Amino acid sequence: MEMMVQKQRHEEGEEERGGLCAREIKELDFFSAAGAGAGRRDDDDVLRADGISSSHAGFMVSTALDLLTAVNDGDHHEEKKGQSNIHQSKQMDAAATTVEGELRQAGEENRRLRRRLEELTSSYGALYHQLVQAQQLHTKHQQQAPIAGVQLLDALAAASPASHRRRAAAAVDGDRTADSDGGEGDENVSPSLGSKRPAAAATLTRLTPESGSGGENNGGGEQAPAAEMAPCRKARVSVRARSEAPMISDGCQWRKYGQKMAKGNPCPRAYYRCTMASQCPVRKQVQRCAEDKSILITTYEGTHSHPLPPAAAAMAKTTSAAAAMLLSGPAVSRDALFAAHHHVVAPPPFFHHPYAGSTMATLSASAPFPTITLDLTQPPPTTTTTAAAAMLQLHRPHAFSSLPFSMYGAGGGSHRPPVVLPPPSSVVETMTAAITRDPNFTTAVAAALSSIMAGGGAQARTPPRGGSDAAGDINGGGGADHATAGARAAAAATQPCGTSPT
DNA sequence: CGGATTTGACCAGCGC
DNA sequence: GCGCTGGTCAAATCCG
Repeated sequence: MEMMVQKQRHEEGEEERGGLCAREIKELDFFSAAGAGAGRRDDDDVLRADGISSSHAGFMVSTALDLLTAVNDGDHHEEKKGQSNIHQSKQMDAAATTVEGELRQAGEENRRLRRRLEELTSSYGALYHQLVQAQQLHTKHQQQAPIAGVQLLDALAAASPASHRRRAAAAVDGDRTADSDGGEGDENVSPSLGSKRPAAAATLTRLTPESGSGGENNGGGEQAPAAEMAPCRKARVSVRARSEAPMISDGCQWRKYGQKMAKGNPCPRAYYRCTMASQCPVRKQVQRCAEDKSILITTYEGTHSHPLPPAAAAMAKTTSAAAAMLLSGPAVSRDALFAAHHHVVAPPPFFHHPYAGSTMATLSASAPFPTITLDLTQPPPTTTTTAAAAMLQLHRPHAFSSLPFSMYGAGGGSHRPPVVLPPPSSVVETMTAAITRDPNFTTAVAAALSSIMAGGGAQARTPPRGGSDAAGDINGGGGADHATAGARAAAAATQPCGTSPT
């Protein structure tokens, strides 16, 4: 039945190709290096991109208003030519003084923000360094006691409350728990870890989607943390973005290897694997949201085993950071709680990431795999000020209901409101602002990301031909990075699950 | 003709 | 044990 439907859709698509082929499929290209400076990112760029520019704009507005006032005053005086030139001159001097003062203030504010940014950058660097060290330490431990280490990590990956309790204990007791848990880890080994096929299991030693990419592959030479971190858990990073495009372009090359109808979603789920290297284990799934078909959900899994182009590395770093946050579990949670309770502006590394532009990051361990969702679809909270433009929301998954994580308090069973952290990152602010202002979400996100990417002008890309099929709705994606594939996929057919054709 | 996509089949885990 | 579901494989097909 479904087959028939799909076939029909396909045929419809074929018919459409003649008349509606012009229909644009806007590929959400987060990383197109449209700008000459794409990929470049220095402090100045950061300043321009992450909201300081907007602050500056704010000053400009203010100044302009005053200037206007001054000028108006001047005009007014011109109309009354009877008044003395001396008086006029005095007023203009006063206005000029005011403007000067404000400019000075703006400059000071600018410097202050720069200092703040530098502090944050340096803080991030320190945290990152610690993270790497912890990672190395962990790796060392693993090499010394591989079995226990794996069992511990497997246990950590387990979704059962029991294993999460142990995980919490591990957070408290550190290595001791690792050793002691090793013996009893079997019963709680994550099903997802233990049961997968060898191929899938092979990816377990590296994790984080795209992320890993960050680590070893980032052609830019920037070391990404998540690549080596949390070596044994299989985390996923899901990105939700509103887009009419069949898929978001993330700078990598993908080949579609399967498609399935997932339960509870009329839209098919497409499976892609990275083709930038023959042995690259990275996979991703693309599916439209059942509730809102304009939302595209892309889930990354695995770590690239090859260098990535700068654009892809950027995404990789984002997912890497997100996954790192997810996989670092209790540690981050504690920090989150601490920050939330003490109003400490000490966001997890994720927020410092150039792609920390998601308006919401949701951690979920209730899924088969620990998954973090970067939600680019949710509007920011109604705040006009800086910090709360974006949030990290740590949801308490069902699986954690009895988890004594400190971030949830010691209460155990009772739900508490999610821990919401207002990141100071003005990068986030810039992105969020762009997203909310611009009705064209795709363009807005692209623009914001572009600005974050140091002046690069990302923009929505238009595949050669429009249209997509049942599968195709999400299909084109695989080929989105390949011109031919993209064209073919786009040409496939109708859009049962995509946004309604216009 | 080569490479990418499509799609039915197959496999494994999980719940009942 | 059986059925459902998610994920992957691989032959067939398509397209430049």
